[in-house]
Amino acid sequence: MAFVSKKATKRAAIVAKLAGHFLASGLEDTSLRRLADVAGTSDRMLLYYFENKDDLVVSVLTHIGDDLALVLEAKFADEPKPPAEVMRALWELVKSVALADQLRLWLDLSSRASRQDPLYMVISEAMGEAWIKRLSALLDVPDAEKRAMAILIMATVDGQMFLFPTAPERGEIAIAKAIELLDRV
Amino acid sequence: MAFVSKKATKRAAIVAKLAGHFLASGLEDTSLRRLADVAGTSDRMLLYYFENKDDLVVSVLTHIGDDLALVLEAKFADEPKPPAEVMRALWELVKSVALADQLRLWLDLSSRASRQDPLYMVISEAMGEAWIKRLSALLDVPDAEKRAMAILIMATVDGQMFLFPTAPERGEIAIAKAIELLDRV
DNA sequence: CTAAAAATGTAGTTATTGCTACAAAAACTT
DNA sequence: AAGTTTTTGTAGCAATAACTACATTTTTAG
Repeated sequence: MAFVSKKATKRAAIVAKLAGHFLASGLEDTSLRRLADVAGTSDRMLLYYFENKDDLVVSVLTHIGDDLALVLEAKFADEPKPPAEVMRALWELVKSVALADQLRLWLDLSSRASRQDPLYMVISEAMGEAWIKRLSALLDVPDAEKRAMAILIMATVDGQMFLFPTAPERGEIAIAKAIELLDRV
Repeated sequence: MAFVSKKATKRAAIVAKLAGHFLASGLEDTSLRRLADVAGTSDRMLLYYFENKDDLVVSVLTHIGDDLALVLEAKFADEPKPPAEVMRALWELVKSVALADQLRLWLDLSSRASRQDPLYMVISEAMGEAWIKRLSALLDVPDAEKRAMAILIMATVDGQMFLFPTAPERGEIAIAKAIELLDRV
């Protein structure tokens, strides 16, 4: 126990407890008092374990990001597949509750990042690149085209959240069309 | 002058002045005092001309939406074109400053709407449907496929903002790929 | 066991928020 | 001109925000 300070342990515990709340509520309704409530502690304590609110938020968000990586790893760890297949799989995932929450949160991040908030620029950039890399690796296309194809698939799928934030599955017909187009290649 | 009350005129003037600020700053940095400053009046006056803040915000946002319609009308009013062409044109538009601002704002709306905020659900829903209708009309494809294709094109293009909120043009390769795919049809 | 250090509670500060009470000025009506 | 209505300024309220001062308890170390 010489290398894992008690403080670090407590931090981790708090972060884990808050992750769910951030996924459910996004970046609003995240006052220190509210978060303290969710984590079963006090605002005073949150600021004892974390430098300030930004520190706390970043910790929770990166934790969520890492978690996502694991989920994808488990779901996707296969040999490369053709684009149409990958899109189909991603669309299924995005419609699942777990990933829908992730996407909603990412939407929040993008919105903040687009306003040049440096904190969220870094986080959303990292999240985006992680996804692109992951999807690229899954695509059975020439190396030179992997990145473009990955972005294309993600934009199309995630874009449904942009267009239909309250019921992304309304974009079903568009995704079907996209898969059909990809299938012809 | 019997039908246009002074109050209505003043409201319109305020809304027009605030539109630019909303486009530039989104839905944050919009305290009544800040907005009053931008509009060259006082918070007291804003609440005199508008019922409450929501009323003011909705007014400004719908004004912006209507404005957008005009811009598109002017830029797009042509005969139907094949999907690849439409996507190319839309991508060009989205990269222009005017429309980039609009999209950024829409991203904010989507983010709020995805959290079930009824105010923003209504607005973003309306904006989305307006766009879909507009694009549908421009597409030279069978009627039954218009909507799906319009959504597909928009999601792909707007999705770049989602994935690369700080520099959407990073998605250039993906759009090129999409156009290439559409061209083969 | 005692002293230092870590952990936590209580209570506040300062700033900002949307909104309001009240009164004075300006404009309009007759 | 007198009275009514519309418009505007001044000042403030009550709620919430992040964060802090200070005291106290709990844990750890020697």
